[in-house]
Amino acid sequence: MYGLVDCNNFYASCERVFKPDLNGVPIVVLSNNDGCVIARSNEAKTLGIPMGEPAFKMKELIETNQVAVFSSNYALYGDMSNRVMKTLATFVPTIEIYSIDEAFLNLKGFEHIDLNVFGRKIVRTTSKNTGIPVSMGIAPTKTLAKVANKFAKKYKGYKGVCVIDTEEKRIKALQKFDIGDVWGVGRKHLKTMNYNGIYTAYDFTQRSKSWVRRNFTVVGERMWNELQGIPCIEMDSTPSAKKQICTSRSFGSRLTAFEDILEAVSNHAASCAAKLRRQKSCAAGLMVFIMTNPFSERDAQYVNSKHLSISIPTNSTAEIIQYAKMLLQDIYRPGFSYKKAGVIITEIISDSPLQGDLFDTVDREKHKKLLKAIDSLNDGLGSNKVRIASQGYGKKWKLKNEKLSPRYTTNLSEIIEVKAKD
DNA sequence: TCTGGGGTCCTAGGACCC
DNA sequence: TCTGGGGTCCTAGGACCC
Repeated sequence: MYGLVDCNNFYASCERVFKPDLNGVPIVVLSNNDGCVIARSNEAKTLGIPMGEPAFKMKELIETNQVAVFSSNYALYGDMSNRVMKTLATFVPTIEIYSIDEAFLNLKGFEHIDLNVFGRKIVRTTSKNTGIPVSMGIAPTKTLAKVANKFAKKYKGYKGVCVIDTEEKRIKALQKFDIGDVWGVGRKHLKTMNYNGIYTAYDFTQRSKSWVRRNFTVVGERMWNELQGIPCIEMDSTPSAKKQICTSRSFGSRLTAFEDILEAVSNHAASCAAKLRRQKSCAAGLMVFIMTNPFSERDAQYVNSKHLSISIPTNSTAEIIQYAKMLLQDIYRPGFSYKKAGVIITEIISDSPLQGDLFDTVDREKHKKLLKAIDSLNDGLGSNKVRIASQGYGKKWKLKNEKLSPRYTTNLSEIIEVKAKD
């Protein structure tokens, strides 16, 4: 059996932990740049605020309903996530951290105990230890555990835990479950399903395997099996190194000058390099892209990207910035009002052993020491305290985040400030 | 005025090999 | 008139996830 524990309204709940006066108050959390809604408390959902709604379209709704609005605070959410995961890990030998607010628990060997009771203990303890409310679904496959989790969240009677452990419960659950809510069914597949008369997860399981394979490839076939109770998706408890690393941001305001965009791209490149070093990898290829605002109807549109292969793979901030700059020079066109830029590391290899080059002119050992020093300084002082000159001061491209809460759990000065207020 | 960011997996088709 | 068979690797694009 598998368990899926999912935090309820995670980002909104994180904000609420440190502001208990917001209990019962609708909360929304906005995306980077205070763009659109990415998390809502139950109260905000009841108000009918949709996921992904642009903030500027909700101004009135927010004011009339006294909605508490937050900019996203990933330092806080990341730390709260760690606390939740650590608590979960005390209950079972293996967990798979699936996302910032979700984890699968391997319940193999727990079949002889009452899983409902066990699940409730996990839910209760996690909420008590972290302040974050969670729900749990338990079933013979991961996909069914996801289904069960949604039931646990939706109906209060379950007390946070729903178990699918008999054929009868499985069929009943699938009959009441929209096919579009199944893990692995997106917008496009939903359309095809509906077109073929499939509306519930149960309808889907009644189709033949070959029909599913033909229309939805192996991905659909796996899903079909999983819904029947045949596990196809195993636990993956050891996070593997990333195959692709990307840093991209919309600018706080529109940019036109090459120098301003270069500053943003340099910072994105530096961030990619730091991520590479953290996972002990090097880049063998990178890509830079820039784009104008696709929502604007009056501005001329321009989107471009360019890729480059690196002959001697590197994770040096200075080198990666140099490459990124070359690419940006290639794709930048004056006269456009740019909205967003990004750097993507596309070919990632391990940093040791590294294939050298006879004609290499860089003293890599010396470079390595420098990077190590920079990383340790920045770890202690905050990211980007020590940086390459081309990263600049970030005045123009920096994000908008006007409603940012303090980093209650990770920033010492803010912790002291909060304590003093208390 | 104003619309996020970061990933994975799969398939088809082209280029190439013997 | 008629022109093989079997394979790999790479890339772009599409679908999905949170």
